Amino acid sequence: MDSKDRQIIRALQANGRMTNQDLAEKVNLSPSPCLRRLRILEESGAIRGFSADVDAKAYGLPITVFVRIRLERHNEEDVRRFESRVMGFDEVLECHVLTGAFDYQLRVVVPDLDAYEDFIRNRIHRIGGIASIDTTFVYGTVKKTSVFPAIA
Amino acid sequence: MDSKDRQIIRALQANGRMTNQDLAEKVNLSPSPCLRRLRILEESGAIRGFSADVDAKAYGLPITVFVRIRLERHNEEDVRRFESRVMGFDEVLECHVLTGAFDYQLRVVVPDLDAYEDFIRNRIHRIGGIASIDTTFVYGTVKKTSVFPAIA
DNA sequence: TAAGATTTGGCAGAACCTGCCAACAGAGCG
DNA sequence: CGCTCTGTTGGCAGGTTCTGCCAAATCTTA
Repeated sequence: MDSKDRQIIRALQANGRMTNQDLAEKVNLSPSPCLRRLRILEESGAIRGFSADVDAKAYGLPITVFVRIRLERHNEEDVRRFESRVMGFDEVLECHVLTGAFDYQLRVVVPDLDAYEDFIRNRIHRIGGIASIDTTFVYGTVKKTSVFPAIA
Repeated sequence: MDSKDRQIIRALQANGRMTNQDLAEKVNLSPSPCLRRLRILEESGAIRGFSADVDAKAYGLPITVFVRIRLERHNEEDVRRFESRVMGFDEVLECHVLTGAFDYQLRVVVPDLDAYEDFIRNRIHRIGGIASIDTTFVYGTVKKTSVFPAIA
């Protein structure tokens, strides 16, 4: 991973459908080595994939929620049970393990408040072993970018 | 936005570099109308763009932090000042406006703890008007997907 | 300085995209 | 029921892009 690779990554974070020719021009390479570097970045896992960035409201999911959760017990079985259940919930787009007062933060998208209540009551609480839940709704978004900062 | 458009969106969230031919086959259309729908979704803003999903650690940014911030005052000028400054910080990938005890949640990526301290002291606090900051480090990630849930 | 290893650039065949036009399907109306 | 109008679909051809290969160039190391 050299500075050329990071240039390629940042260009593809800004525009993931850029053609290899444009990408090559942007990073001052010819198409062949540029494509080879891209394939290596994909195969090594540095680039996990490409995806469309979609307006959740336009799609029909106007409500985004950050849900912070603390478990009652942290033994291996309860943790694995919680995590494998959460992975299966389609409305959970992200689930991070945290330092601090809560164990997890989930990013959840739902079509309306009823769906959110249903999610908490019939999916999260039914996992069992939940000590507490903190719900924070997203009002608006000031900034959202996929492009990493340049580094030395 | 009909069910076909949502199929297209979900397919491109799962694989943003899928060729139009594969996409057309996946949603049971021929390439022409499929490409036209895609262009309309882009022009209408439903699809904001495409981007590479990159492993932050492999890139050289192993530390991800959620920072929750409360402002001292919420008059138009202070809010605009805060938001425009935050938009200019490259290490801030997301900034959401929240309900609840804090006003904002930022997702920040940095190469090490020194860089994080520098970010808080020399960028955030220097904005002025910050009432409180709550820092939560991300230990690990259980789930991260770009694909929205299917809706009726 | 020379040998070895890695990376680069260019080329040709295959795949893909793009913009156009004709054909089809569905809603509304006499 | 049949007609028209509107919106959507499918197919085609020229232009662009990708892909896999080989030779040339660059960078290390001794």
